[in-house]
Amino acid sequence: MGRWDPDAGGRLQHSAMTLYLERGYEAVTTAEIAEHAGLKKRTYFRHFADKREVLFAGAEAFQSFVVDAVVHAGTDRAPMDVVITALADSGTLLEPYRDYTRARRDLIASSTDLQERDLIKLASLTAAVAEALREREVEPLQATLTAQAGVAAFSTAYDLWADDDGTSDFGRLVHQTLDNLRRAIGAA
Amino acid sequence: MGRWDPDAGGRLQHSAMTLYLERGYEAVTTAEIAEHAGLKKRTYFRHFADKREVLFAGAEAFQSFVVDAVVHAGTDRAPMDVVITALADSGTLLEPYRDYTRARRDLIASSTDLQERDLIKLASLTAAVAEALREREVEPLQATLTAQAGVAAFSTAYDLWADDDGTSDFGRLVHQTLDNLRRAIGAA
DNA sequence: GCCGGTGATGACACCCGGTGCCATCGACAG
DNA sequence: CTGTCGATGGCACCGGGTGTCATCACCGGC
Repeated sequence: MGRWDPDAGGRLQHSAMTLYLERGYEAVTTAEIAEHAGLKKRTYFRHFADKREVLFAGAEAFQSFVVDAVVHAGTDRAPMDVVITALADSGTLLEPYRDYTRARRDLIASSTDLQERDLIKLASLTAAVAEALREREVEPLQATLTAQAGVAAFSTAYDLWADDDGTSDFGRLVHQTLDNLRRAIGAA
Repeated sequence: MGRWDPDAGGRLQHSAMTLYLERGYEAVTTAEIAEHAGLKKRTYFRHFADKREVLFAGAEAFQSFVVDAVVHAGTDRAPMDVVITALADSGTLLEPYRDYTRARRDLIASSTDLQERDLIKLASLTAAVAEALREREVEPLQATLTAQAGVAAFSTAYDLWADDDGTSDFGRLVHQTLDNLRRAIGAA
């Protein structure tokens, strides 16, 4: 893992995760992460915008996946159905990394800094989904609320999925959580 | 506003808001805020945990108000009704500061750092409301989802309220937004 | 009217996250 | 062999945030 070895970004991600899990997020410095990957602090910040971002590398691709699914869904489907199906199907991106997901989730729970970053990624996803709905001619306020409800169900399902014994299907969990949300909120 | 004048915390809040609005959040340093209030940087950090927190001073009292309303609501009322009424009634704390609220909202929108802090305050409110529901013997998952839906409606109504012409009633807006959320999510 | 305690503030040094700027290195084309 | 280009390093710097100790105003007891 010397200076000119390939995949510097990937090495940094792996080093960061390793050190964060070993000693806790706050106790690790960016210089140490870089050193562990055979690089320097200055180079770390060329690959990731800040100390937290290294844990959220996949967020952009994930969001694109969901937005694409919303944009390209059949025009006859109801907004909420489109959103929840897109989010449920995103499980295909998550399933292969179930164990990693769990460790990452616990790490995030251990630091308010990381929680803040996690929340703004969810907010970004919500805004992007709402925007995609508006492109489908959904009324703006309804688009916002549908996106919020969908992402709330997704987020709660995500936690349930990360916690359980590993036999559950993510997409199914998302749909069930939306049904629970419907019960919680009362009849339309 | 010398060294030993009273209400140092309040002076810091006022100085921060003034300077942030004048020059933008990122362009102001904590040392400048302290100086403007007749204090030193070290003292600023004895009153507020970090550069952002000075804009969220009322959050704790606000959350307590909402949680109390949930805890002390009549035992015969449905969870969602309890939550949305508590949030709608919180408007009495907001109404007197409508203009300030608007300026603060725009300021937060101008900085991702501030957005992150805003989101974690909302998440904290959501968690506290969910916990209050569980004390009312609401089933845990339903408590979480009810709190999420309620706070989502509150948050969206808050934006609508800050944007409009100043004649609308906050509580009414919160209830209407929940109705819209019900329409968005579909029948129970 | 002096005296000691207490809480708020200041002074100072320090660490770390983050950035601007320029030097340097390796690979690769010609 | 050489020139170019992208990735990396070196370095100085800024600002947020903290630990530690000194200093100040105030207040109660005597």
